[in-house]
Amino acid sequence: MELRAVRGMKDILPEQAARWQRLERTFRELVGRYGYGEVRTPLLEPTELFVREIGEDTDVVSKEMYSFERHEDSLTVRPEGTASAARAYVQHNVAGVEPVTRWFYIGPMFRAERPAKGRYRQFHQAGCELYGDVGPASDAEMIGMCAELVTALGVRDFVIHVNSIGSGPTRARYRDELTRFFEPHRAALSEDSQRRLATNPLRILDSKDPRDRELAATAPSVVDVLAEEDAKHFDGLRRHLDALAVPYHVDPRLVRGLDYYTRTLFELKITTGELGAQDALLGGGRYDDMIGNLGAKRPVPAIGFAMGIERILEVTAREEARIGPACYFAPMSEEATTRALLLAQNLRQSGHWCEVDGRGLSVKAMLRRADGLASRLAALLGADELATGTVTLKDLGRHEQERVPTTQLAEAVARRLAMPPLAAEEKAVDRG
RNA sequence: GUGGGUAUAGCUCAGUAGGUAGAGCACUGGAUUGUGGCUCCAGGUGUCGCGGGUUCAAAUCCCGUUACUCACCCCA
Repeated sequence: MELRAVRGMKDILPEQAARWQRLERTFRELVGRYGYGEVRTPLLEPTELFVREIGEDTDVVSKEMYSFERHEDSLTVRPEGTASAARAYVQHNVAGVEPVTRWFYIGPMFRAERPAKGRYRQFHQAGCELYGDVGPASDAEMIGMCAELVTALGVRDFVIHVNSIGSGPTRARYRDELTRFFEPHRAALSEDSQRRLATNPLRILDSKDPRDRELAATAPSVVDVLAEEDAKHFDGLRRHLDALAVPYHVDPRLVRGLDYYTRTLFELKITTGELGAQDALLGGGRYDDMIGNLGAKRPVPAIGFAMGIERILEVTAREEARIGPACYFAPMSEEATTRALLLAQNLRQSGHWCEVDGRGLSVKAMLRRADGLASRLAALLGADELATGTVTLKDLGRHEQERVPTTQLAEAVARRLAMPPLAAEEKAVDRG
């Protein structure tokens, strides 16, 4: 096999695709109840959009983007959804039409990273963006919605970390303060953190290296340097979360790798360890400066999050009740196959999932297939049935069968489907 | 980008005193001349990742290479 999917990108075959569809349906329904409407933006954006909003010195922009030149333009396959949505929001002057806007998106994102468990080069996110509300009530609502969301998707063991890094000026000041704090101890830091000192000193705070942790523990905390308004915002967030009974954990060391965040940051992590280092199922935060940066007539506060679909699917139950066809046709001759094709076509008009076995195999083999597909019914068509204009309708779920005239097949199928199948234990007894 | 592990049937994997390959699952047939799930019997499938080297002989030893995977970095 010489041609295969490119590194870090996966095929999703029908069996898995069904799980994806269920997840997406749950997501759409749930966020829809909060008023979120879908936005679909292009996969390609001007490279400049991500450089400016995510930040030139971030890992995502400096080494993970799929960018290329086309004529005079530098284009990039989107590495995340927030910047694209914000661009569309500004481009269409949505702020001039309505004061508050709630958008969601679902789709593939691309980052040229080394693949690992829960991390791929093409991965998929479902996310929400809320524009026009400074919070903190909307922040709390969104975080509460995230908890509800992952619970609805079947995630059990998780914890939500929240933090505030202050508004723009506060954040810049804190960053400088951290640099001044760590600089004298440069030699004691890990190699990675020595590099972070120049690129993103906030990152040193959540380093896993024991050398860094010791120093980080004594570093000034963000909460101590928050401006009064920022502190008030964060207090308000916590009060609302408490009132909503959303379980959360204040984590002053929570920082995120994208430059656009202001004030509220949050991350929802799985606590079972099954995703290794990639334990964040979902992450987000407030980005009050982005809309203004993009040239909007006036700044608009915003907050959003993105959920990693692969990661959710990785940690939620794989085994779900299989749904099979309503009726599986097992014809025993060429003539019977022709008849079966026609009968199945009619039955589908009534909305039933039907399949015809045209392989010309034994009845046993065809029934085995029907069972393998978890089909509720099987329609046997042999010489007898053809001669009498009937089919033998076998109820695989109830171990019963009957002869029905082809003219009454639809009614018989509907009647059978309305009857409950035998429970598993009854089947086991029956088998004995 | 750095470091580790793995690569044998469609899938999950066995297979070292080097002697050109096995099991389970799945699939097909039969026991039941037209009846599923359990059971029993039978059957097919492999460039042993790729390239080179050592050897009478390599899935097995050596070198290289590619892919996958895990960890770090970072993030969903």
